[in-house]
Amino acid sequence: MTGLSSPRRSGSSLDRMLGLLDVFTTAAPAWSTEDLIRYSGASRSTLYRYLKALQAAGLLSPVAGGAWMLGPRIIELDRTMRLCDPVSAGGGPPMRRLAAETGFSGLLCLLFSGAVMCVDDVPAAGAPAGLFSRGQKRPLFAGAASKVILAHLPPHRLRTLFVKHRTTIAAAGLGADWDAFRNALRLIREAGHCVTIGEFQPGVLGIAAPLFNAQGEVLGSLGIATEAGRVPPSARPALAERVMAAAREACTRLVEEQPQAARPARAVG
Amino acid sequence: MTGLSSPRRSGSSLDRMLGLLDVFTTAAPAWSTEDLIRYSGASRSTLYRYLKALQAAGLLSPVAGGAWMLGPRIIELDRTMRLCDPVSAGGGPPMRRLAAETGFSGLLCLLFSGAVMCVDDVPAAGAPAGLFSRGQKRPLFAGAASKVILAHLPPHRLRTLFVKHRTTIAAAGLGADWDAFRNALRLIREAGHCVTIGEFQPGVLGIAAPLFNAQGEVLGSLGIATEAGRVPPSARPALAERVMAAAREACTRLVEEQPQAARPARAVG
DNA sequence: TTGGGATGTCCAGCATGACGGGACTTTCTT
DNA sequence: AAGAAAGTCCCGTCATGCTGGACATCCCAA
Repeated sequence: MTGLSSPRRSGSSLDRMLGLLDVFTTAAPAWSTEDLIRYSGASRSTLYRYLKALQAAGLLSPVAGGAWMLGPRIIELDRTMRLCDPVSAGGGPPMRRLAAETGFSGLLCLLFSGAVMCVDDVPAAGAPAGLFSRGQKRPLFAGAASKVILAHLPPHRLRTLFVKHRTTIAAAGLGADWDAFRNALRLIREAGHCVTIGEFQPGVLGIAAPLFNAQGEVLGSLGIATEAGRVPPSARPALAERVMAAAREACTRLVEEQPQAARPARAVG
Repeated sequence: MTGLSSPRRSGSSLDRMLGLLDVFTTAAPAWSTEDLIRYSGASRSTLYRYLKALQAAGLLSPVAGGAWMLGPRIIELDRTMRLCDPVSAGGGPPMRRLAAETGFSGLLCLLFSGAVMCVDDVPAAGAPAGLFSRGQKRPLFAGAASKVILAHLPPHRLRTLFVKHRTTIAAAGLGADWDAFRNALRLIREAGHCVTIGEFQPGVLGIAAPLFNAQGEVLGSLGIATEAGRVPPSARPALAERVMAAAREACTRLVEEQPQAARPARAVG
């Protein structure tokens, strides 16, 4: 601790302003101006300037008691993303049908530059609410939905990812050296799907297949999830086939609609 | 059109950076760096600085072809809002039941400082997809869902709103002077609901009732919508009763859960 | 309605850090 | 592996973001 005279002040003013958004969480959805000043370490004037800019953009909104909460523009931007997203549009119907037919939870994930995100889901009847849901971030190296995406990234990206995350990759059982890593991914690629148990949520079995655009680039994945005990090993291959079939249908649909937005993430990791 | 009157260099750097988000729309979901430079009028260095800050915050994400799209943080923040929002949590189930029982579309609106937003909806079978949906902004002075909220704002807010928007208010048929305005709202308040036809979408009839927190402050509204022809005037009072009953149930639920986030917007308008 | 406290805005001088042009590096494509 | 595209770094300059305090406005309770 260097004393509380110049606390956090890291990054540019742009970063500091955007950093304010990070304090708004489900645990603490509303912040008083005073607490924000204390937290940010900025002066009163400066903080008000940030708040004004964020309010003008609609990212924050004033609520009773001199407090602030996340603003309407976020919901609006999310809608824009939903309407543009070929994975949601093309994958939704097959995913819903797959979930209905199998009785398991369905989920649709999208690869971004910095994260794999769940963008749509069908919770199975009786599954804990909010187990998966739109807006949940997922690790790149764990869980079927992420691994099956990873396996289809172009080689030069995998190279960069490997040198940057080699310990994480080894810990995830994807190989301790480059050859083992490449090989593990090749196996997933050849299978056309990925099955994992308890990697993202304990005791949960996941099966996922990749989603491609017209150029054959991975955009995301379509999968199902359930308690591992409900699917005996013997039943898994047939289930994987159904997931892959749904994913193929999703690809067909997604290529037809919204081609201009079917762009894969770049600079992944 | 005044030609190239794009918003060049207005406001602070904070405003200019956040203004970049506005160009990402359903019509133009992906922008190349070059186009963003041209559009914003900033220098290459400056624009890259903005992009870097927005990317670090996750609001923008790089995609193939040197382009940018809206980023994963938006979906994540939307999820935070959804999970915190007492109106969605408390109003969802009654709204869904009401929609199922009546066969009409259901919608749930939330009042923000700068806007009334639809935060949840059930499209009726056969209704045009996306007629209403989460993330759609609505005018404050038109449509049952908005008007019924307006009617329950505290007097001093109405005063400010009236002087600021008197022409809009008069055009919306809510009264040309302060007394007429107060009176129009009092009638809505006494009825406990509001019925409108074709104010937000042509030919669409809407019925909405207000949602309050434990302190009796308006947070939003719960309503239904359908083609006006499907509901003869004689059937409307009974329907309004059902909407109000659903809204009452929503209030009960909403007061029980998430009390810390049940704060009304302030500085409305 | 009226007051008083809380909440938010405005101001002006100072110094920081945002700006812009260009060189350099990394990443992507072929 | 090479060429092209995309993104980063650097640094001198000066616009503008920062600060503290005075002022205005809003909001709640009598």
